[in-house]
This record gives sequence, structure tokens and C-alpha cells, in this order.
Amino acid sequence: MKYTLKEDKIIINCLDDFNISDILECGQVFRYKKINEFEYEVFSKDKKALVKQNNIENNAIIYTNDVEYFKNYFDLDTDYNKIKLNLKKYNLKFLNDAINKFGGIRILNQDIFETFISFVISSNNNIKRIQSIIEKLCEKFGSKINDYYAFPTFKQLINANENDFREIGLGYRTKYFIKIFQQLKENDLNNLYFSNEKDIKKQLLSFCGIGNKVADCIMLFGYKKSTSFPVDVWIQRMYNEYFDKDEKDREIISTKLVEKFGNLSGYAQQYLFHYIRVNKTLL
DNA sequence: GCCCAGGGATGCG
DNA sequence: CGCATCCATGGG
Repeated sequence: MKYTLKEDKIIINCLDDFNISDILECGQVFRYKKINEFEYEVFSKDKKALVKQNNIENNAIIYTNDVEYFKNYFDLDTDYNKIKLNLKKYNLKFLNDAINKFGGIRILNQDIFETFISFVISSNNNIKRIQSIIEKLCEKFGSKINDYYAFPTFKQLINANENDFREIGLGYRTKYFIKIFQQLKENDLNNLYFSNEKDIKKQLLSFCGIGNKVADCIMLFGYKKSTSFPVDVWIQRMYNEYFDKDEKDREIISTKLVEKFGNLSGYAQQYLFHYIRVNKTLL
């Protein structure tokens, strides 16, 4: 990926593997604001970036006061051209179609705590409402920075009570959060960063409100484990349509897809997830 | 009013 | 173990 780092911006010199709309709207992240199809604001932890994409000049510019952070956030040193070529070797028409249409997706390197909290909220919920809840969470508990709110820190959330959580619309997940923050007092999520997949998943599954699918999302989006293949309702429908119409056990589906795609699993999952959700008539 | 959403916990056999 | 049921909330 060709890019240039300046003091206050990153210039993406080619859009073959970068499309800001697809990157942000493919369901991996919830904190962004669409200005128009080619201009987005994106928020991570206490940081913010403005991304302007220019399809005519074939470039994009990421404006930020922390270029190192967003260089890593947008995963700019990973070769997505190579990933897509390797995925195309599987010769699966619907996967190739997904890649051809949404080849500008990149898997963001998101903060672990923020990813953890966000995907607990995601369970049995829809993306629009997840975004709304997370926005209220930031406004209620996060630090105000200029014209926006940071994602709250563990310390800012640890003393929240049931009412605080219910007010922002967490509903029945409120009791998950009460338990989770007790568990987090004795558990530093960042300590798991250099552990292997099995150990991380085992730890994640020990939290209340985290099952296989949410754990896989945290592994993929927070711990950068591309051998994770999260299976939600949409991936299950895709699997039932293109692989095995009778398999209903999502954990088994995930296991079989990881056996197939190995360390390309997370990338394949994201191209497919976005493709089928945008084009529901395929199912 | 019903169905669904990037599911998970709980209880029952 | 597998399976059914319940869970808050808002949009379609």
C-alpha cells in the first residue's frame, strides 16, 4: 500500500485497496459520521480523523493530529492486494463477486477495550441501534474533546450503576455490564494481546454476555486474529445458501469456515458479510 | 401488532 | 449434551 506520512495527514496514493465508505460501513466499527459518500469523520478512543477520498485523482487523505495512530488503525502496512489474490484462488464465485465489489475494505486495528464493549452491545441488536447506544455511552461517560466525546475509559465506567446503563438503551444487556465490570477489575484485557487464539478466546468466553460470535469479533477486530470467522445471522444465511443448507449450528459453521480459509478467515468474512448485507437478494 | 437485529444465558429433559 | 425460551429496544 503506497502512502505518505506528513505531520498532520496521511496521503493514500492509490484506492485499489482503500475505500473509506466500505471500510467504515461494513459493520466492523460503529463510531463514524458520514458527511457524504467520500468524506467521513472517524473516532477511536479519544482520537478523531477526517477522511476525504478523491476517486478522480485516485487518492485519499486522512487528516489527523496523530498520524502514527491512524496509520496503524487503517492497517496501512498490510498487503490487501496479496490477501485478495490468495482468496481468489479458492475460486468461489460469490466470494470473488464480493471482493470485486468491496475490495476497498480493510480490517481496522481497533482499541481492545472499545471493541470489547462495542461488541457486547452488538448481540441481538442492529447496527443503527448499536451506533446510537455507543454514541450515548460516549456522551454520558466519555471526556469531551473539542466538538466530540472520547470513548469512555474503564475508570470512567467502573462506577456506573444499573440506571446509568439503562438510560442509554442497553436494555437487558445492563446486567451483563454490571457483571462484566466486576470481572474486569481483576482482568486486564491488554495482557491477553500476545497470547494465542485459544487462550484469548477462553478468557473472553468467561465474561458474561460474551459467547462465540462476540468473542470472535473481539478476536478479529481487537486482537488482530485473522483466524477468526464470526458467524452471525447473515453469515449463517450465506453458509446455508452456498455451502450447506442444513447446518444451523453457528459454532460448527465457524469452525468449518476457519478450516477452509485459515489465516484469511477474518478478511473473507468481512468481504462476505458486507456483500450479502448490502445485496440481500442474493440469499 | 408483528418481525427482526453482527446472540447469549438459563432452564429443562 | 441438545433444545426451547426469554431477554429490551426501536425501525420496518
